[in-house]
Amino acid sequence: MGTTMKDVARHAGVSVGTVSRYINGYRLKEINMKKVKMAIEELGFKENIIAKGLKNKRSMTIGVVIASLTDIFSTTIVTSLEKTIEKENYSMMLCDYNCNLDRLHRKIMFLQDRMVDGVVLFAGNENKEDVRRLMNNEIPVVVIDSNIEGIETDRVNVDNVGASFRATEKLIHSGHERIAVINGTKGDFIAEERLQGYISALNTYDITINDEYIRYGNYSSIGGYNCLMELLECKSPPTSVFITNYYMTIGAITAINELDIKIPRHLSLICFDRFEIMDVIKPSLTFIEQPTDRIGEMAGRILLKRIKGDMSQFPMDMRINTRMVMGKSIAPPGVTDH
Amino acid sequence: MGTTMKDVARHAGVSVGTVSRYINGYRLKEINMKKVKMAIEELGFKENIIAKGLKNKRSMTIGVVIASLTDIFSTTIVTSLEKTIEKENYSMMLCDYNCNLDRLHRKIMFLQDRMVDGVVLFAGNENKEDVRRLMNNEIPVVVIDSNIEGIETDRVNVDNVGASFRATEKLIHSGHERIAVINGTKGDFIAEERLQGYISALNTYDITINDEYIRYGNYSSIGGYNCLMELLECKSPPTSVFITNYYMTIGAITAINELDIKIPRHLSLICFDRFEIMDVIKPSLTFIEQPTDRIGEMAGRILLKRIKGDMSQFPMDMRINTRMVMGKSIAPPGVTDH
DNA sequence: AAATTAAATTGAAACGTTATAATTTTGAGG
DNA sequence: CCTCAAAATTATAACGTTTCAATTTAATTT
Repeated sequence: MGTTMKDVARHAGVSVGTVSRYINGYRLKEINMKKVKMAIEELGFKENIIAKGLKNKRSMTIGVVIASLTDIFSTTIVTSLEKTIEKENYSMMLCDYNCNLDRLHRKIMFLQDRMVDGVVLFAGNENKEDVRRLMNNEIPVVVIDSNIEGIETDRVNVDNVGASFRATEKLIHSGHERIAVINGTKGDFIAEERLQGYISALNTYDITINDEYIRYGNYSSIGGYNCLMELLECKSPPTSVFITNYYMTIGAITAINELDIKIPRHLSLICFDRFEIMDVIKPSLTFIEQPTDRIGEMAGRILLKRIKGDMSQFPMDMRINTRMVMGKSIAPPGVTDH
Repeated sequence: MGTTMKDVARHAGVSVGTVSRYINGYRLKEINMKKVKMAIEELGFKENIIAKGLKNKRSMTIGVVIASLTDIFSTTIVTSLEKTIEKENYSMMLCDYNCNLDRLHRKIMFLQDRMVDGVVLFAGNENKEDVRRLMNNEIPVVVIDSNIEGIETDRVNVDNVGASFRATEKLIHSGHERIAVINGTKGDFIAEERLQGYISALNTYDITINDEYIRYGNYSSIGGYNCLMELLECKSPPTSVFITNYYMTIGAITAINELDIKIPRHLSLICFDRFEIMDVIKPSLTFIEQPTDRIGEMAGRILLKRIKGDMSQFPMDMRINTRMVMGKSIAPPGVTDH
C-alpha cells in the first residue's frame, strides 16, 4: 500500500500521464497497456480518490440527510438509493439530525465542506437557507417526500393524493361511511396530501366529513395507539380507519389487540407501508405499498444526472405510483362473520 | 466557496503559510491574526478538507459497516457513534451489505479506497481477509457485537452471558422451571453467548435442560412468531419464554395475540431490547435494555484513540453492562389473576 | 523514401493544503 | 547602536492525481 501512480509508472517504464490515462480508460498502445496493467497488479496499486478529488473537484460522494437513522421508511429508501449510486462509483455520506434544526444546519455545512457532489434531502428538512446555499454553489439537491416552498428543486414523491383517495374509496366501496383517518403531523407536506386524498374521496361519494374522524398521530406508534383509542371513544365511532404510516399502524394494532377488537369484523383497516411484521399479523392487512426501491432509485438517478451537468427538465417533480396490496382487513360494516 | 488560502493570504497581505498556521491554531502575531481573521470572514473562506486530507493523509472520515440499514438496533448504535465522532470533526461513511458477503468485501475495499481513517464493523462481518488487510494497512478496526476469531481487534460487546443469566434467573426466581429461549441464529457469536447465559442459569438452579425449549428465530419477527407457535405445541409447553432480540419479540407477541394467550397469566415473558412499541404494549414487558448509546460511544472513543495512534491496552474487549427494566410480563407459573 | 498527418506519450504545471528550511523581524543585553 | 538569539514569517517543495502543450512515434499518402 502507499504505491502511487509514480511508482507504477517507473515500474512499467512509462510516464505517470500514461498511467493516468490507463486508469481512466483512455486508449493507449497495446504494449503499454499490458505493461501498466502488470505493474498495477504487481504493486497492488490503488488509486487515491482523495487526490483525484482534489484535482477534478469531485468527491465522488453524495450527501444524504434523513431525519433519523432509526426511521425504517427512510433507511429503506436510502438502501436502494445507495445501490443506485454505487453503480456509478459514488459513495454516500449519510447524516441524520434527530429533529434538531441546528444540527441539520451543521450537517449540511458539513457535507458542503466535504465537497459532496450532490445532496438528497428527506422530508422535513425545510432549511431553506441551507438548500439555497447548496444550490448557489451548484451542488444539486433532490428532495424526497417533501416540497420546499419557494425553492425549485428536483423532487421525488409518491402520489399521496391518489393513493389516499383509492384507499378511502376502497373502504367506501365495501360500504363504509364512517371512515376515520389517522394522519401524520398536521401541516406537514405528506400529511396534507394524504388528507386531501381522503377528503376528496369522501366528497366524491357525497359522504359528509366528520372532523372528529380526522386525527393526527405524528407518525409515531404511541400516536397511532392514542388516536385509535380516541376514535373508539367517539359517540359514533368509525367503522373503518385509514392509517397513513407504518409506526402509527403498529400502535393502532396494539390498541386494537388490547381492546380485543376483531378485524375486520368490528373494524376495517387500511394502511400505508409494508413492514416486516405484516407477514405475521392476522388477519393480513390491506395496505398501500410505497415502492421504496423505486423512490430511492429515482432520486439517485436524477441526482447523478444533475451531477453530470444535465439540467434538462429541471425541476423534475417525480410522482411515483403506489400499489394496493389486498389483505383481509376490510369487510362491510356491521356484518358479523356468520 | 471557491476561495482558497491563497486568496485569503493575498487579501490579508501575508503568506499562505501564515494563513495555514492561523487555521490550525498556531500562534502568530496579534496583528496578523486579526488581518487573517478579517480576510477569512470577508471572503467567506472555508478550508478544503479534501486538499487537507491529501496532505496529511487523513480523510477525517471513518467507515461503518452494518448488515442492514433497516436493522434498528444497529442504526441506533450508529446514531450515538456518529454523535461521538462528530465531536472531533470526523464524519462517517455508513455502508450496509444486506447479508451478501461479496458486497461486504466490496464495501470494505470501497472504504479503504476512500482512505477512511478507521472502521467500525458490526456483528457478522466476519470477512477475515478484509479485516486483516485493513489492519495491515494500519487502519484501526473496532468490532461491535462480535468477535472475529483469530484476529485481534478492539471490540465492544454487551455482557451477553451475564444478561441472559439474569434474565433466566429472573424467571426462575418467580417459580418457573419450564423456561424456553427463542434465540438468534445458531452458531452466531451473540446467540451462543446468550445461550450460554441461559444454560448456565438453569444449571445453577439445577433445572434440567430441555432441548425442545431451545429455539432459533434468526433474529426475525417471522422467526419469533414461528418459534412461539412451535413452543406451545410441545407436549409440555413452557410456562415462560426468554426472547433474545427485538424482532423476534414482535413476532412472538403477534403469535401470542393471535392465540389469545394472556401475559403473564398463561405465559411469562422476558426479552432483549427496548423498542418504540414497547411503551404501548400491555402488559408492559420486562426486558433487558442494551445501552445502545454507550455501545456507540465506546466504539467511537476507542476508534478515535487508535486513530490518534494510542495503542495502549490493545486489543480492548469492552463489555458493557445491561440493565433489566421491570414490567408486568412475569408472574409465577400456573397462577390466575384472582 | 520523403512528407504529411494522426496517434500516443511525455513532462510539467496545476489542484489547495501542510511542512520545512531559509529568511526576516523583534527584542534584550551589552 | 550593534550583536545575537528567539520568534515569526516566507517561499518552496511536497501530497497523488489530471490536464494540456509539446514532443515522439506510428501510419498513411505521394
